[in-house]
Amino acid sequence: MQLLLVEDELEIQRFLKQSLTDAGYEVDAAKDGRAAAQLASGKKYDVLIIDLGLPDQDGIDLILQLRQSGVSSPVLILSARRSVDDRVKGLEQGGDDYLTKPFALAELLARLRNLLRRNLAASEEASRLRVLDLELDFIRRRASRGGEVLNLSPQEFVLLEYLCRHAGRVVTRSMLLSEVWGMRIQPDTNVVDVHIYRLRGKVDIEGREPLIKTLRGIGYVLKDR
Amino acid sequence: MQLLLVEDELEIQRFLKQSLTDAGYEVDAAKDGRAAAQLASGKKYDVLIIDLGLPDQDGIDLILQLRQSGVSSPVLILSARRSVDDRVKGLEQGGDDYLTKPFALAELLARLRNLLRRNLAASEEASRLRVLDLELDFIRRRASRGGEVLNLSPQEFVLLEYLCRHAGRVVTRSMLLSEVWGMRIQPDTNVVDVHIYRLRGKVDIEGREPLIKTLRGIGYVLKDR
DNA sequence: GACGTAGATGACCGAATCGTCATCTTGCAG
DNA sequence: CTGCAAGATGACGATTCGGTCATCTACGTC
Repeated sequence: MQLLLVEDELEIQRFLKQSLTDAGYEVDAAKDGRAAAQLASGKKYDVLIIDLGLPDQDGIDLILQLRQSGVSSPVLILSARRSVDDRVKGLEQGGDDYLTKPFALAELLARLRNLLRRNLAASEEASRLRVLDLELDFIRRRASRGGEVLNLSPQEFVLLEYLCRHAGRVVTRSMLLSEVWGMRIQPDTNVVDVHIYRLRGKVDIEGREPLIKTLRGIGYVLKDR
Repeated sequence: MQLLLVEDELEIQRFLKQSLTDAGYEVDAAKDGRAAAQLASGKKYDVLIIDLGLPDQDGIDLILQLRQSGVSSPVLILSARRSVDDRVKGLEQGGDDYLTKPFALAELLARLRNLLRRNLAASEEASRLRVLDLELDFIRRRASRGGEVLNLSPQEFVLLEYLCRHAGRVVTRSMLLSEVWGMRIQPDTNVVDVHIYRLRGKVDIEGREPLIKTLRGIGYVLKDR
């Protein structure tokens, strides 16, 4: 894990760098805003620790500047300023967590792990979707049921995605035609029926509980419980 | 934004619920672990606020239990326990932030906004990738250059994805064959050349700077600066 | 500057995809 | 029970995709 530590007091910097390295992070340290900006533009850090009291500029400004230039990694703010105002300001202006000095190393480490974990969890979540034993992986464009990979055509995947995102709710033909097929005007067609049929052939294979239910005269529902 | 508040002291619960509602959240409140678990199984909350001192069970246990049953939303822990040990434990066991009582409402709100923002940011990031003026959207499986949508075939998208993920670095034919085409053994083929050619026809259109560079005898690079 | 080879290009073809249509099945109203 | 309409199903054909191959171009070496 790449970590950037921005702290001007060399004594503290050295101590933190050592502790963080011991904890398994690869740490780069900077002692002012300029150096930090330099380092951050060079490679992508997984998390930044920024002390607010820097010699050359305010830590908040540094954060804003980094955000401006496309750095989106989580930032943990270290600060001697304990007032609620300062804390709120820090969190509002791009910080992701705020720890006041003096602090316990254990807490810093716990909060770091947290920022990283949550970040990872959120990314994971965005790229996957599960409904019962169905699982869609949007990055790989693959779907599986009960662990078994389904061999879906691109269109079938899109259809199943739509059904999953609306699992448990009724989905009408015209919803599907406009959302999945992008048809504003809807000529007389049975594409939906046909694709549902084909999808069923792959998803609701024999032996398994059928997930795609028909609501006669209304549309379809994907079971979600 | 859906929020679940778990707090047993009714006075505080009422106050918080009101404040949070005023702040624009849709708040459901529970006064013990059982009620909280019930509510959480019913719908998906964007964030949970959990007080540790509950009458029927420890808040940490509640969090673990929720995580067990698939709740992955961020959790902000409220607690009167101020010791470092307690804080570390809370953050380790599934909490995403830890605020000790008494606290300022402003700070609670700031930390809430933060949890939500970061969650969103991380999801966004996972589903998109940008290299110069190229942009890939993995959810929609669409690529665009300079805002203009590129009409790529599925395979071309995968190839471009691989190039983007390795932008600025050399990519050899055999890397592509094994990673994109899944060929362990590599017979005499020029699929790569042909697909690069086709991709260029769509990405490096006339008037724009060519992004896909050839390194004779080595492979290809996608320009990233 | 000539040559050899890596890479570019264009033609071609089989397979997969995706829509239409005709026909069969089935749920449901009367 | 009967008949109708919604939906299921199977077959067909146009289109796209994704690969091979033969040929052309041009880079780099000598």
